[in-house]
Amino acid sequence: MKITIKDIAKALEISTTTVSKAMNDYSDIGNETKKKVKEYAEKIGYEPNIHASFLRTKKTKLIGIVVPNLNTNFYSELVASLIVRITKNGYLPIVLNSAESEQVESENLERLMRQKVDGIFISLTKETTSTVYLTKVMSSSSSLITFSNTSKVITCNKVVFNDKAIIKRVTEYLINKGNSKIAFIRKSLISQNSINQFIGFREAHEVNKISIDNKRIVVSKQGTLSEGYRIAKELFNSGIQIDGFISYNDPLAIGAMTFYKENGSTIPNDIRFIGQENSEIGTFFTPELSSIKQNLSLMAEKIMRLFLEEQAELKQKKISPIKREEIKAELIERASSI
Amino acid sequence: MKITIKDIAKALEISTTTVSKAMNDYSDIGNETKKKVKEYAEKIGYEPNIHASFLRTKKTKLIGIVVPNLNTNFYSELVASLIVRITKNGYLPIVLNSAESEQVESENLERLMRQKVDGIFISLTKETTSTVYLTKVMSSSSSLITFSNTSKVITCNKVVFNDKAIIKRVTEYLINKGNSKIAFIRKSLISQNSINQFIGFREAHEVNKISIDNKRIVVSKQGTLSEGYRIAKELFNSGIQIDGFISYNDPLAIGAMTFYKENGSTIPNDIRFIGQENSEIGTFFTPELSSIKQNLSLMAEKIMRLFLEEQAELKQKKISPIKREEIKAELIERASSI
DNA sequence: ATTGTATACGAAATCGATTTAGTTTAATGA
DNA sequence: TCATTAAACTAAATCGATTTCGTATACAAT
Repeated sequence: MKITIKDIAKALEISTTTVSKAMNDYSDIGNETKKKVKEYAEKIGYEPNIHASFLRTKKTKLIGIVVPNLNTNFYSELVASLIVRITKNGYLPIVLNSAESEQVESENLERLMRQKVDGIFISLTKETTSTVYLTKVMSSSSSLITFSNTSKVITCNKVVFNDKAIIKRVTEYLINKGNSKIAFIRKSLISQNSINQFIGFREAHEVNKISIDNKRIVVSKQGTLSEGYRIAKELFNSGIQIDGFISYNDPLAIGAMTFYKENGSTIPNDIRFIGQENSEIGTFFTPELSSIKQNLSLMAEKIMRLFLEEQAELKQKKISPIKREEIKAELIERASSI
Repeated sequence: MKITIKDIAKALEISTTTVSKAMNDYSDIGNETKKKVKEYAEKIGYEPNIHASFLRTKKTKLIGIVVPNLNTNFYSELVASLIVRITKNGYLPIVLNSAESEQVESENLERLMRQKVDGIFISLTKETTSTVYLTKVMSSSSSLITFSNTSKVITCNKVVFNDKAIIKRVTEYLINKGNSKIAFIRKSLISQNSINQFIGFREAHEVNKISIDNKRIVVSKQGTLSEGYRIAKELFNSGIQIDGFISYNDPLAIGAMTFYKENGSTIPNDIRFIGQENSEIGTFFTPELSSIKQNLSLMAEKIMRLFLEEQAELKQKKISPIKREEIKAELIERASSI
């Protein structure tokens, strides 16, 4: 048996209008009536039907999350963090995975718009170039927040890490230790995230008047241990010398480190290694891996806050300005780069 | 501007009833009219409003997924696999994470019931003992499918791995290689999943008339590399000898293997190791780790198929019988157990 | 006595579909 | 010829809320 406002209205001998207004704290309902209605609703376990109220309010209390690859530590942890905040605030998350495909990503956005979610939180795939779907979302009723990997071209709400600054800082950190042949393993040539990191890498070299050899810049799709190992092997076999190594995650760095260790390099003396994502695996190898730590929980927090602010402004019919938040990542220094 | 059936009705000079029926292929609408309506709907980009149709059909086209811990390889991959199938079939997934807390899990179920999702796919936390919320779901309008870690007590749709059989087989495999002091690292004492595995472990011993020393049975909450290392260290320091090692995931096995290697054991001669989940990390260590591989994609497929069958039966007002599917896991034999 | 003004409530329209219970028209059969 | 039936369509009710507009009452001000 489902309970509706009619049941409450009948029992309390008032109109459904009054019940609805009382539940939503309208000012033209007396305090006593409000109390009576709420208490009775609570007592009989009334829950408003979200789908019915959508017809008038246009609010679904649903938020879409779209990530490029759910099956990674980075995104599964970030999504988990988002889910907590979304549910705490009375919303429900529809989670979609783009599997690094721009095609799937655009389908996901269409699905979410069709569902009329109140908000869409999206991190773009590493191959996404078009912004037509993001623009569609912006002209729809769902408010859009892009995070982690966003697009430079589009003007919308963004929550990102300080990709350029942190990589610049970390690169200079290696340069200051005397390294000048630093390998840089990036995720993609297209994604803004990766581009920003590379700019940081380049600026650090420019500031210190060191030239970059493009042979030491490698794009890795998989980002796995064995891929790291393979990349190191290829650099080595091609006679490309390196004395530093920065990658976009930890497994790549560990894979590469393993190869160099096997081939007689001592670490960090011969080569310094720095990974990203600060995963457990990095602390388990010898030497322990230095890594860039991104505060995912903080990112989730900022995304949610931004969304809630926008909803509040929307309610007051304000036009909410576009916002951009940057979160500082930090280097966790360990034996692999000391 | 949103497009409704009214717009189509007006343009085609027919009633909204006809439009609705044409779109839903009612038999009392002529083929020509159906074609006209569908073509025009397509042309102007009409999408039926799900929330409005919910009021009559009671279908939301929403499926809830509840997992004990999204931030693991196992569940993030399984969820990703489920998402693909859910969206392919015109549904949308609401993903919730219980963070191994029975309390959070019950809240998640309540949220999903409030949202009136068409189905709930849930894997229980390792501490879940109560089935009251599952029973609530079963008497609600959402159809329930439990998977991976389910409950013995409740009678509902289940899709599980052959936990008992595979562990029995693997244990006997070690016993046949001459091992009789096998350590077994389990996730929990409560979860059905873990209990079944342990029963398999015990049966293998009973069949071969080997006694089990409880000191070699360890419960590990974290399931991390360092936890595996620590467990091995504690066994070693307590003077508890082992010649075999089976754990509920790969990091534990690798952590332990690392400790024993450091302390002079040769593997697999002195100790044979077998993990679970067949993750990449296992193939990167020396010796490579044997592991039990669960076909997550197949599990996702079976869950979805079970759900769709139940929906079809529901539509024909049949009462659908409770079903149980068991998926065979397999041992991937590598150097650590040869 | 009349007007004005809060305060508290309710009737009815509305959101966008689905579904019930007819109605119309044409074809068929006795 | 008249009743019957099938095919194709529609008016209106309905789902469960919200919201607009209006009304009744009490009280104060003029």
